[in-house]
This record gives sequence, C-alpha cells and structure tokens, in this order.
Amino acid sequence: MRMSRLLLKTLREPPADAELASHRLLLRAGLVMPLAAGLYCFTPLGWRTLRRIENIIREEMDRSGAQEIHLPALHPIELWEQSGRAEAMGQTLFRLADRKERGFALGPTHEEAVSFLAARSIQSYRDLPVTLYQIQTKFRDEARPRGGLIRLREFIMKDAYSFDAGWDALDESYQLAFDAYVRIFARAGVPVVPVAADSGAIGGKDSQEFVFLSETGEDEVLLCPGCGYAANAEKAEFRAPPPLPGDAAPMEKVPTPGQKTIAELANFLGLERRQTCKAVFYRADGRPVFVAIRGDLEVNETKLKNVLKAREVEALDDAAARAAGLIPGSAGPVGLTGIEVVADSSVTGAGGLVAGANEDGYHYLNVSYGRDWNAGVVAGIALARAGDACLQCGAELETRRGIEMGHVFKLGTVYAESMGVTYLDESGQRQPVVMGCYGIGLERMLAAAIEANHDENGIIWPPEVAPYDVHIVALNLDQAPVAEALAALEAALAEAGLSALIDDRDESAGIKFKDADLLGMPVRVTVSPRALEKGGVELRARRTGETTIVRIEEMPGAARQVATRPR
RNA sequence: CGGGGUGUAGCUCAGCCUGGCAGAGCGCUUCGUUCGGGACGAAGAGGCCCCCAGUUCAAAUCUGGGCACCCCGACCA
Repeated sequence: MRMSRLLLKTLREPPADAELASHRLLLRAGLVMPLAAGLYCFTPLGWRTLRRIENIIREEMDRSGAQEIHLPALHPIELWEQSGRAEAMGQTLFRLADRKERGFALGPTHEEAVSFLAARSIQSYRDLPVTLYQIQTKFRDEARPRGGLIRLREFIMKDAYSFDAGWDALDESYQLAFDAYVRIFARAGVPVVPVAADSGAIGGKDSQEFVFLSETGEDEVLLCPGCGYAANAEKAEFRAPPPLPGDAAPMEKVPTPGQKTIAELANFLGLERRQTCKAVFYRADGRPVFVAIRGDLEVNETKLKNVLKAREVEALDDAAARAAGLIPGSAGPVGLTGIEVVADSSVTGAGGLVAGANEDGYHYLNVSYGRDWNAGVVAGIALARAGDACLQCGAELETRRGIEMGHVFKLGTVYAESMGVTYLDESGQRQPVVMGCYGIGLERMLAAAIEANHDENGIIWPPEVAPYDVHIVALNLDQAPVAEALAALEAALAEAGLSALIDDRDESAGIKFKDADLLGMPVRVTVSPRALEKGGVELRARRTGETTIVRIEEMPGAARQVATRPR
C-alpha cells in the first residue's frame, strides 16, 4: 500500500479529552474516528488490524473444533420475552419497531438467537457435542460509554456457544474454549490472567474472565501471590481476619450519644472495628433487607444478591431506612422484627460484639449470635480486599484493576429450558442441552494490544496484529537508484509473503520517521541514497530501535526474523 | 441516573471576568528553498463561536432552557 493513496490522517496532538494511552494513540495514528459517544468509524489501517485480530480468533476457534455461523443482529422482541431477558436487560437493550409497529431489539448478545437455531438443529444425543460461534456486531445502550474502544455502544464480539449432553461433557467443551482463548490472547500480544468470576443470577457453574491488568480498568481483581488464586472482586473468597475473643458476659445497653459510624463508635468505646457489628440496609427486588456484618468488613453486593436470589439489590439511604423502621447509626440485629435479616458469617462466629440497640444514641455491648439474636440467612457476603488472607493458602491477597477481554461461562440449562433446546438421550428421554458461552470483545482487544504495546513515540504492534509487516520509508524517491531499490524491495517482500506500507509521500524525512514510529509496524525499512551507499537498505526494529544495513535480497528473511522475535 | 468539566477553524487552544471588526500555533492549498527525526520564506483558503429563547443600540462574551462530548461514581448478559 502506498501512503500517498492511503486514507489516513495522523495527528500531531490527540484531542484533549482522550485520556487512555490506547485512546490517544488510536486517534493520533488515525485508526479510528469518533462518530458519537461509544460509536467509532474505522479507517483502512484501523480496520486492517481489527481484521487481523478477527482472523486470529477465527483460526483458533476453528482449530478448537468450533463451527462459524452467522445470526441476525435484529431480533423480534418476542425472542427476548421468551427468555425473560427483555425485562432483565432493562434499558441496555436497544429497542425499535418496524413499519407495522412490531417490536424488535438490536442484539446485545446472542444466547437467544443461537438457542433458536440450536433448538431446531439438535434432536439427538448423536448431534452433540457441538460448539457454534459467530463474529458479529452487538448493540448495547450503555449508561456510560468510555475509554475510546473500551466500552462501546456498538461493537464486534466473537461469541461462541457450546451444546452438550450433560455437565461432564460441558467440562470438556469449556476446556477447549479456554485453551483456545489462551492461544488467542498470546498471539494477539495481549497479556491476560484468567480469574474466577461470578456466574450471577443466571445460575450456571464455572465462570472465568480473561482480564487484561491495567490501572485504568473498570474491574477489580484479587490475586494471590502465594498459590495463584485469582478472582474478580465480586467472586473473590477469602479468610476474614479472626475476631477478638468475645466476652461471654450478658448484653449491656450503653449510651453512645452521637456515634453514627463504626469508626466513631469504636473510637468512643475504645474498641477495634472488628469488635463491632455493622448494620447495612438494602432493598432487594423492592423489599428491605437488614444486613449484619462485622465492623471491619464491607458487604459484597454481588454475593448478597446471589444469597437473596434477587435480581437487583441497592443500598438504602438514611431516609429510606427510617421509612422502613430502622434507626441509622444505632441499628442492630437484636430484637429486630418485621424485616429480613442476613448475617455475614463474620458476626455469627464472633461473640461479644457491639451492636446498635435500635434506639437513637444507644448500643449493646457483648452481643452474641444465637444467644441474643438470629438471622434468616447466614452466609459469607463480605468483600475481599487487599491484604485479606487467601482462602486456599493464607497468603495476603493483592488487588489489581483490569479490563475484561473475554469471558467463558458454563451456562447450564437455563436457556435450553426457556428456549426449548432439548435432545433425546440413549434411552429416548427428552433432556435439556447443557450450554456454555464464550465471548471476546474485538475492539477491546485492539485497545488492549495498544495499551500493552506502546512507547512515548507511538504504537509497537505485536507482529500478528500489525496492519502491515513492514513500513518502508523511501527518501529522495526522485533519484533513480532509490526508485529502483524500492521496486526491488517491494518485489522481494511480496515474493516472501510480507505485506508492506510504503511511505512514498512528498514529506520531509522527519515527518516520515515520526509517522513510522507512531503507526508502529514491527519493522521499518529505509530506502535512501545514504543507505544505498552503505550497500543496502536500513532495517530498524520498532521495539528495540536496533538498526542494521541489509542487502535487499536478504531483507525478507531479516524482516521476518525481527518481526517474530519474542519480546 | 448522581457529581465534576468542556463546547470558538480539521487538531490544540486564547478571547468570555469587564458586551463593540473572529484570533494564534499546528494542519490544509499554491510558489520557491530544503531533503535522515514533525524544516524555512511568501501568498492564500477555511467559522452555525453547540442549539433555542431572552436582555441590549449591539452578544462568542450577560441571563434562562436544552443538547453534545469527556472524567469520576452508580450500572454493566
């Protein structure tokens, strides 16, 4: 490709409001152009890299035995009503109507659509297992698109769905998908860690996210340096700091005027936070819930939601809590009636805690679970934090932020049941198919490939996703020897199957070199009178900056070697 | 949805407080010089000052309303 004809406009300065390195570089290198919040145009160069990512995914999915299909992006709304997700997706679902006012939705994901296809294609255990995938545009009316290509309203996702005759068989399909993901991210130059994830209200069994660690990420993950345990914050399990030995003495009511927060209360009484029982109020699918947890811990709302089997939980503010008959600041589980009580296991195992007396300005000392109060539900619903002990090995957990690149999930039979995906087993019994789903966001991968591979001068493409293998800078092209050398170089590279972007523009050398660094092809080759005098053309590795003079006929081999050199 | 910020040339921004000719740098066009790290000179083109209403002799500037974009949070199969 000749740059003189390429639709490309690089920017010396990025738009001021781009903050992420990938966002800035995508714009500066002219790979994308914003159309509206969460919507981007791809230029030829940007699209080429996205296509290369797509091809890596396609190759590895095919290698794993998955079969590519295509499903509509436009779905009759009935499809979503059948699974119950028309409501569950809420405002995230883009809705529209056709000319006859029939309701439609733009697919935010494709479990329903693929189930429709599978239900009509799978009849017998002999048809199983099968894994289908597609690479398709998804639409989500996100509350807040952000970070350039990180969170979009329209984006391309590879989504795969496995269908098996039972949970054991699903384990195998899941493992195949998992292994394919490991290869995909490695080839694309995106370092990821698989972390255990919450499988949510949908049920299901295992769920893992492939997370690209980045301080700018939206997700928090906990990592154990001791045993390698990794989980996102919603899912992470841990061993809470042990309680202090409790006092077996009977409860005693004490005045605690003005002590509203756990920190104030502990300070006032000269105790540690973990000697207190904190009251937190939620609304779960409309009904108020009282949560008791040790004062040094926080509630993990995802765990709470799962324990309550609720679709949604939200914290109550003080006014709403008072309306529900609670006394913020002095609320406690003792003697509480008329409200559902959930106790974290941190308060049921500890004796002698301080808890609110449900009377403004008073608390009880020496409150013990079982003796003084009981809860309807007892469960581990505390949020893991940095420094907490790993449940498996006891080492201190670390927290990192990250961006979810891919997700593998043992769905189970939820969609099979609602969408009627069944098969007849060997004994002629109708059984629901056991499903798994596996997604990867393509634009996100592109952004992460840049986040993980750039320097102050621009992008450093991982070889397999670079839009071109070689960036040729031609200087003094009006001189016959340069033009001849360029032609010979082009032919040699083409012969070897290497793609090349050729800067034949009438620009100064400085501009061309700056653009070559910004655009980030793994190998830069300068064809110039100066290099020819030295007996060849100049090869420069983008990542290391090493330069050497190479004879043209040796260029393809040398370029390939540099481009594929491990980091 | 809550909080904060920003909307002026393709990009980065000044001008707004204190109303009075629409500005700079970069980019773009033409000519000349230059030609290995974003060169130099000269001449040009380019504007719905986000939108609507109001105040005023006069609004980019003041007032009200709206919209868009960015950041933080909530949300995120």
